[in-house]
Amino acid sequence: MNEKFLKPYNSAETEDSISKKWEESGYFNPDNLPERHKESFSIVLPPPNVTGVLHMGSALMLAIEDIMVRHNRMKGKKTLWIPGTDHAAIATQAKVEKEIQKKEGKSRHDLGREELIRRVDAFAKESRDTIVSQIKKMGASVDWSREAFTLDEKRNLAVRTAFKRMYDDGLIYRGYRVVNWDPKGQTTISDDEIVYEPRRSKLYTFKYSKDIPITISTTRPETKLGDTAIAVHPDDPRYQEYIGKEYDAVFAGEPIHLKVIADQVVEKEFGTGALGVTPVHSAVDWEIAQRHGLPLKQVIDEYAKVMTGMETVKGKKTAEARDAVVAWLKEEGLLEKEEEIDQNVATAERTGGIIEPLPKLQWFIGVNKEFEKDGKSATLKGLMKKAVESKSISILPDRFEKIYFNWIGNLLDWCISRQIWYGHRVPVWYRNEEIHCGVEAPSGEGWIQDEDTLDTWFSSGLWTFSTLGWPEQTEDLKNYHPTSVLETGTDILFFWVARMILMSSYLLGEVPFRTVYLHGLVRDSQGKKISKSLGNNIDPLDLIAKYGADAVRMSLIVGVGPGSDSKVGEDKVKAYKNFANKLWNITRFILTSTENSSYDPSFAEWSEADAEIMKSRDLLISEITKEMDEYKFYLVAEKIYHYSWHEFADKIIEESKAVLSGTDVKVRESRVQVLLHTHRLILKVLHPFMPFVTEEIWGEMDSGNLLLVESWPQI
RNA sequence: GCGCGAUUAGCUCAGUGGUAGAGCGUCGUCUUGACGUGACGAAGGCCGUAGGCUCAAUCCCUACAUCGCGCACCA
Repeated sequence: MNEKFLKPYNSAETEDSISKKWEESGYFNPDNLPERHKESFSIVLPPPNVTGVLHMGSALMLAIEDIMVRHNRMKGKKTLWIPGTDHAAIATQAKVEKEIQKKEGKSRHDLGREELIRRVDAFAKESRDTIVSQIKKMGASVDWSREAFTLDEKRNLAVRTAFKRMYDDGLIYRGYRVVNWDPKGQTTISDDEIVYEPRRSKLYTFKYSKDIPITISTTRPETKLGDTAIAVHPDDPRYQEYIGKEYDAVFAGEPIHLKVIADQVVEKEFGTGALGVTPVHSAVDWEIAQRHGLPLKQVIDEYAKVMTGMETVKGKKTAEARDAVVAWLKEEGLLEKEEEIDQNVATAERTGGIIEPLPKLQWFIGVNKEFEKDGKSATLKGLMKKAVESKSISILPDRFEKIYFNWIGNLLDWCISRQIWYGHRVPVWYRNEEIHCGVEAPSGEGWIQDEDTLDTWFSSGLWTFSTLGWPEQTEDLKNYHPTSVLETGTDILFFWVARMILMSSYLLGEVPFRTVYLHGLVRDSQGKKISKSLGNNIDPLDLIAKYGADAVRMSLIVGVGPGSDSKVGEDKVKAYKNFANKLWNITRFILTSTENSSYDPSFAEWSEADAEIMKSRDLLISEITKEMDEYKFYLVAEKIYHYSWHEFADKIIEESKAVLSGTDVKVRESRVQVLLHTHRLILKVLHPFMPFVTEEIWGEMDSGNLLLVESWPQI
C-alpha cells in the first residue's frame, strides 16, 4: 500500500498531480479518446467575460458541465467541451478606461482608438490567463486545444460572414430612431441591456403657458423644451374642442410650437389624460410623432445635458435642469401639482448609467422582417419561437419555456451597433453616397469603414458553431453541431440563449443545442446575493485551497436543482471535504483487508449475504444512471454520498470485520470480492462529481486506465 | 396590472394519494485496529392558512397569505 494512505486525504497535494495526468493523457480532446467512443456529445462552455475572475456562479457552471461531460465520456461518447472567453465589449472597455483614467488621468480620446484597443487587449489577455488557471483548478475537462475567444481572428470571420448574410437578406438594416443611449458608457445599448430600478420620483402637473388651456403631467419637465405636440385620446370628451389646434409659447426660455393631436395610445386615466409629446427623447413619443408627422427637436445631448433654453437650464445636466424648470414653473404660476410616484428608472446593465432616449442612426436586426427560408416565408422571431415550440429544444426547468415565449412575444428589433472601440467592427464601408457591406473591405480608394462595433452578444450568438470552425464546413462542425446541451445561468436566457437560437436557426438551419439546462444564482449562507459591494464575496479558489475542488463541487451540486437559487456556506463545503476523507479511509480499509486477494471481474461464487448486497447496490446504480440522463445531478450526488457512507462504510464494512476474520474461506473470498467490486463501482459513479479523489484512489487500486475513460457501469 | 415559482425538522433541501426523509447543526455515549474529518444513539415536524374532491390529502382542486422571479406600465 502506498504510504500516502496512512495519512488523511490531502486535496492540495493530490489535485495538481491528477490534473497533470489528465492533461498528459490528452483525453480531454475527443480525437484522442479510445476506439469505443463513437457517438458524439458536445457542450460549449459559456465563455466567461474577460472583465474579471471567476466567481461562485462560474464554479457552479463548471461543476455541472463537468459532471455531464465526464458522465458522457464514461458512457462511451466522443465528448467535446469547448472552452473560451468572451471579450464582453462594453464591460471590458469601460473597466480598462476607468483604470487608465485613475492611473494616468487620460481618457480614451487622449489615447486614440488603436492605443486603447492595444491596452484592452493586453488586459483581456492577462485576465484570460487567470480564468484558464481557475477553470483547471475546478477540474473541468475542457479541450484546451480548441480554445476560442469571441474576438479572435476566426470568430471575427464568422461575425463578418454572418453580418453580410443578414445584410443581404435585408435582416440587418440601418435606421434612424430613438434608441437607448447610455451617457456613462457613451454608447447605445439594446433593450435587453436595460435594468429597471424602482425609485420614488416626482410627477409634475402643469401648463406650458397661461395661454395654453391643456394641463399635462410629466416626471421629466426638462425634456418639455423639445415638445412639439400635445396628445390626447381621440374619445376623451374633455379635449375634443382642442384637437387640431396649434399653440405657441416660450417654455423655460425656449420657443415651442405645439399641435394638439389625438392618438389611441394615450390613456385617459393617467395624469390629466393629456400627454406632452417629446418626439426624440421618448420611444413612445417617437412612434406618435411618426404617425402624425410631427417635427423632431433634440434638446438633450449625448452627455445628458440640456442643449437649449434659459440660462439656468442650458448646458446643465438633466437633474439640475429639471429643478431649474420646476422653479421656473413655480415662479410663473404654471405648476398645479407635484406628487410622489413609484417609477422604474432605466439604467444600463454594464455601467449603471441612466438611459437617455436619443435619436440615432444605428444598425438593427429586424426580427419581424420576412425573408425566404427554404422557399417559404419566415421571420427571425418565428424561427426562435418554432425551435422551442416544436420541442427541437427543451429548456430545463420547463417553466422557463413560458418565460422564453413571453420574451419573444414582446421582442422588438435588436439594436446591434455600439459606439465603443473594443469589439467587432461593423463590416460596412462608405464612400460618398456608396455603401459596401462585405466580409472583406472593398477595393479602391476612399472607402471609410463604419466607426461602430457590434453588440458583444452578436458574436456570442454564433458561439456554438463559430467555435467549431464555421463558416468553414469543418469536420468538427459536422461531428459536434448541434451541440448536446447548453448549460448556463437563468440570467442570460434572453441575452445569449435566445440569440444563439436565432443565429443558428438562420445561418445553419438547425438548432444550436438540444437541451438547455439553466442554473440559478449562488447566494451566501444567509441567502444574500453575492457581490463585492456587499462584502460577502466568496472566492472559489480560496475554498478549493482549503477544502479541495471535489468538496467545492459537491457542495454546489447537492440539493440544487435546475433553475433554483442555492446557498453555499463553508459548513457545507467542509462536510464534503470530510466525505473525501471518508472515501480515503474506506480505501485504506479495503487495501489492508484484501491484501491477499485481487479484484476478479468474473467472480461468481457469491455468498447469500453478498448477493443481497449486490442486489440493492445494483438497484441504486440503475436508479442513478436513469437520473443522470434526466439531469438530476442534485439527487444522484446525494444518493451516492449516502450509500458510500451510511450503507457501504457503516453497514457493509462494519459487518465485514467479522466476516473477514471468520473461518469459512468461501464466504471470506466472496466478501473480499464484494468489497472490491462495490468500491470500484462507487469510484466510477462518483467520478463525475468528485473527479480528483476518485482518480487518485483508482490509480492505487488499478494500474490500468485512468478512471476518466473507464466505462460507466452497465447494470 | 398579467404570468410563473416557492412555502416540509433550528438551517439547507428531497419526497410520496395510505405511520414523514437526508445533510448540516444540537444533545448524549464511546481512546472498538479504516477513519474523532470517526462510530453508536437521541431530541426535534397539526408538511404556510382556509375550504373542497376522496374511504384516505403534505401530495389533487379552489381561494388566501408571505417571499422570490419574469413581463408590462412607467406622461
